[in-house]
Amino acid sequence: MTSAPGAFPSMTTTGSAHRSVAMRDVAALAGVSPKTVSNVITGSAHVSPATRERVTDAIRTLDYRPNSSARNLRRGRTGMVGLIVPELDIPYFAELARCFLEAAEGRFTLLIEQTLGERAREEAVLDALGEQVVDGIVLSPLNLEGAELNGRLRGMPVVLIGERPSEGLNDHVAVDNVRAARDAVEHLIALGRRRIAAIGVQRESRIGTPALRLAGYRDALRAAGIAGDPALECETPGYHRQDGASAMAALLEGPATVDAVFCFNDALALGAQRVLYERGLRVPGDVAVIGFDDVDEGRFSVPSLSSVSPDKSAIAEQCLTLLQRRIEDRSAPVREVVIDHRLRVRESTAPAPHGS
Amino acid sequence: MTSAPGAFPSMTTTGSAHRSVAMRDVAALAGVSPKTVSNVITGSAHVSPATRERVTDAIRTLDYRPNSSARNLRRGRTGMVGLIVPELDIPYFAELARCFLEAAEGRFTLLIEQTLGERAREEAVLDALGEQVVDGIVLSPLNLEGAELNGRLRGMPVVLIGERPSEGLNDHVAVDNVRAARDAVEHLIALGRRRIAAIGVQRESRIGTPALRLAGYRDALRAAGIAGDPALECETPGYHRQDGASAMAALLEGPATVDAVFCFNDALALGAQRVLYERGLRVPGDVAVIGFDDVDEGRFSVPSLSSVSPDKSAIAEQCLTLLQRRIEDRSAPVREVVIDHRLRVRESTAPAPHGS
DNA sequence: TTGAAAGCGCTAACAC
DNA sequence: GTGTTAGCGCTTTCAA
Repeated sequence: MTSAPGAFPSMTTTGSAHRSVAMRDVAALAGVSPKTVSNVITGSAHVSPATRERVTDAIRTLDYRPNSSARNLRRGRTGMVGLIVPELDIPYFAELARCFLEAAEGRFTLLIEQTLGERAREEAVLDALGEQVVDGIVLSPLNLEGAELNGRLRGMPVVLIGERPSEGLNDHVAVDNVRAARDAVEHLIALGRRRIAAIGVQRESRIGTPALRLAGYRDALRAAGIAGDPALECETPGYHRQDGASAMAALLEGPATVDAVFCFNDALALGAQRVLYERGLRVPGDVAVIGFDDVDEGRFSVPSLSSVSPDKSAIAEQCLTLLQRRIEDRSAPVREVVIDHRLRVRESTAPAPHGS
Repeated sequence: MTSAPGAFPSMTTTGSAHRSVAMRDVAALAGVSPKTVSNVITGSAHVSPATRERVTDAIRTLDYRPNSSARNLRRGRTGMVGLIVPELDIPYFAELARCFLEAAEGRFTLLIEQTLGERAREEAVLDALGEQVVDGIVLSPLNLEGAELNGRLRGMPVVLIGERPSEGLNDHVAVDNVRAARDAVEHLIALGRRRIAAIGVQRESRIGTPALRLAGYRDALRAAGIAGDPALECETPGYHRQDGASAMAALLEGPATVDAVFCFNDALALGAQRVLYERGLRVPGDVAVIGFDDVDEGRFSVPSLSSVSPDKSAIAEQCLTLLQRRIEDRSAPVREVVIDHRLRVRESTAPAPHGS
């Protein structure tokens, strides 16, 4: 639509002029001051209908687009927030990212970054976003915590997600991980299982999500009077399907017997199920499997996967609400929001061995 | 680290001052001009070691971070590029997004947006990014095409992905969709299948990916002397697992017989496999299934999913390279890059009914 | 090698 | 309701 003034809209001309139309050009054409153009665009002051029309006409004629760098510089805000997740191709984070993109619509522009679970990258991403490109950050931290994290952030507004609030320093949104893990394992126990493995343990992380889910797992066993067995607590380097498959294979090749597995996320669980299938073991007949996250994939897997289901849309919504508040008032009291979860029971823990 | 000048770096003070340190503050502390500080940071001119040291010391002392809005305004570029995909929770796009994030590292900051396949949102996203927030766009278009698309873009550099270049107007990166689809169907034919369905047809789209894959499907049938059957060409509203499941169910409930299915993406295929399982049909014994995209999920599904595998990292790499070139020279000749693909044969099309 | 001055395009503050 | 002025923080001339 880049066309000569007054011309009928024609095809885009290749190689358009380099200097773009600025507000002053619009003002000149409309015969008003830049301030008035600004008022029309932002709607921040009353403009007479006649003036408004002249301005909007000029905007259309010149095909004017405001320059967001200039606006951001002047306003001191960018309207962008960062969403920093470990890995975007872990289904949970992909689904979460979608929820965030939807929740951010009309409020923020979302900048998605991934840390790949590496500490160095986690630091690098925080440093990069620190250059006043975003007004705040939603962070799913894997390595940084507490005072160290806050040092890196240098006062940047942040909402933590999926981790226990380290010393109440930051706003925080998560499900009750201990309780949710306990719910999952109690469900397995109610099925009559006693040799219940946990896949996804990460001993490196003392305060993170894996530690909380492990705690919930142990709580449930203890409450049922089942002796814990270290051989059933399986560590994994990551949270991908392959990690679950490797852990399951190792478990089956070891001496311990297993009749159920609680996996710390669905990807691990689906990897585990694959290995059980390859070994000719039946799910849930021989081994019941439950995951965590309730990703879409688990509704269609064979067998379909039971899982702890956090309200992902609520997580996104709450995070952005908390972040907005924190951006507007950095001294607001630190808040912690607990997100509802529920258990989705599907075939992988169905009472009957092969029910649908 | 916001602390009094000269003070030893201390813990972050909560509620730091609002005005951030600017380059002039650093210059003042180092006893140089802002220009010299700028030179140190950008490395664009030679600075004497002594001066450089004084400046870097001052930067550290004040914990100075450059303001990217100001820099962008001055430079006329933002260093950001937009990646616009239909839906981030379709596994293919999640994996692709990860590849893009990795390929962009150190070159661009990536802004990911999704269109949800809706035309209005596709337009809205392009308009929003048009406000000079990104230097260019990688777009996976579903609705806009050709001259209409270019009108919306208003000269913004763009690389299209996954679609046939409409009239050679834009740079473009994709696998040879017709050929790849044909490869997949020929593989099914080589297995001895004759009643081969296609799932994922979208008649709305005449030039898009679905149309190309349909063309390849028909080519393969024709070349093998197999009569096409409109009843085997199944439309789906979207490209999620549920869409594949619904299409497969409809197919099985219809009068046509089926012994193989070519799905236009893996999510559709996994949905279809789920329904086949529920109906007690064996894959590949009764119905062979092949998908497109080679997502990680298909390596772990039961049965594992045969698929056409595009080189996703290469797609990301090529897109960003083309985009960079286009940003630097808007009148560069339009280029089209074809990405390699290969067939991954897994259990869902294994010759033996239940081989691993 | 470094400094001074100007200005990127916008909006906040204050006139009128 | 609208205009004028100034300046956000940086980098790019042009001089020294």
